[in-house]
Amino acid sequence: MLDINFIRANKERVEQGMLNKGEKDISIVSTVLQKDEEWRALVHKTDTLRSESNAKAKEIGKLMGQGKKDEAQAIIAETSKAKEEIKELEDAVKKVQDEKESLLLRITNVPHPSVPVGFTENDNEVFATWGDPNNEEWRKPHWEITERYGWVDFERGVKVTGAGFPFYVGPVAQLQRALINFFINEAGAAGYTELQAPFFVNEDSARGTGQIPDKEDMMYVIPRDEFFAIPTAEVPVTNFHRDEILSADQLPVKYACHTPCWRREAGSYGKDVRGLNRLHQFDKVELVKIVKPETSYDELESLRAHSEMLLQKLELPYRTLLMCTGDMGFTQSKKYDLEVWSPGQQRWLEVSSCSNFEGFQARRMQLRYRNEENKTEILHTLNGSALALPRVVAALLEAYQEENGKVRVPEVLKPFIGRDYL
RNA sequence: GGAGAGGUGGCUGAGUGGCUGAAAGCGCUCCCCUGCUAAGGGAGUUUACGUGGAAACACGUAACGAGGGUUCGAAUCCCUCCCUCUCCGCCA
Repeated sequence: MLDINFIRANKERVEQGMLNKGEKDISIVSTVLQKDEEWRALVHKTDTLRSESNAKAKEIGKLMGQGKKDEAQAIIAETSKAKEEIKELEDAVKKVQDEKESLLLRITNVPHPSVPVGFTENDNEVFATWGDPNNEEWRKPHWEITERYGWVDFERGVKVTGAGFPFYVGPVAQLQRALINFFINEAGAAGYTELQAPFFVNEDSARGTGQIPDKEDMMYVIPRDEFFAIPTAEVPVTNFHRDEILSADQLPVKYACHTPCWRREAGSYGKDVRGLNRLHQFDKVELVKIVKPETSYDELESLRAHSEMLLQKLELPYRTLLMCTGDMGFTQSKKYDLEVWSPGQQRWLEVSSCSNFEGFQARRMQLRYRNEENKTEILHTLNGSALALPRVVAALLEAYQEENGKVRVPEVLKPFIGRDYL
């Protein structure tokens, strides 16, 4: 959610931002400003009336105390009329405020000036590439490897739950556990505090990070208890400090959190969902930063660099994309995607997404800090995957396989696995 | 899941219809005093929104778990929900 005062002062910028993100209807910007005018007029009127009515109530109290019942009664007769008027105004204020707020929730975040304007994936900028793709003919896609050894059991996953919920068996289960440990350890070394979070969140949390109202169809719902299964650790971790005022010396706040992630992925099909490419449940280590506004773009760069470093240590070739305006989400102001090279499939797989939300999430969450002038100020939030597991596993199985079919263990994971081959 | 008790400011804790945005204490900030291992004195110390102002700030409104209701007036009375604690049940 944007600051209404910011929209008031930057109407054209907000509208252009929405157009650049591919929104067709920008009239809501004008409408929300109208509603805001209307709302402020109503609030002013209501406050004035309430002020008068409060003064009278006090007067009544005083007279009652002095035992002057008749005089009090006279004023009471007067006030009952004003009371109805206030009630009507309050209802009107509430109505306009709800309208204003729901419009406000539909206005996208404004892209940062450094973000390329464009509407398709072809407009994304290749920000960096690293490593030499090992593209030998004999390399097989990961699903052939896992099938040959029985390392991922999709069929039993279907039997037990449904498509997209596989079992990982033996060496691949062990590999995932090793990766999680490796990622968490690296985050710890970089100053992130490790957090274990709830896997279900309530509606307020889902709204805080922007899954509601924009993307609620992505989440699994537990209706009986009104919970959502988290689509990413971003949701519980960013909401950790919801409705709080942090002190400046706590900042920046940096958390690392490993959780499973659940996504309905309605409408996916074909090669996208083959093997480990796209699942309904997958594990991920997520990094979340809560920072002072003036530092958030530097923090985004270090976040991106951290995720890239993980792929470098795993010696997996990758590229980093700076996402164009139209390929960014509703809530982001700038976003990098990291894509690892899958030599068995001859395609890039997204394994990380590092985003700056500026104050867009923090404003919804009332997440603030006390600045140098002792005033409360909205913080900036960022998050990035470091990293998403199954696709790293997929790329790794394909990149580390040998012609005889054996799969080597990456150097940095040997301490966790204790042998040279899976 | 059943029964009971309770949710007030950074913390402890008063307050059962009006002068309470909230006593008192602790903590914190600033100032004063004092030459001695410390104490004393004074002032300040929630947040959001609105109006005015360049700003400092001033004024107004709202908030005592959340949402509704009663009343001229609610932290205080009524209803619903959420949460915490104690006992019982269940359980890793």
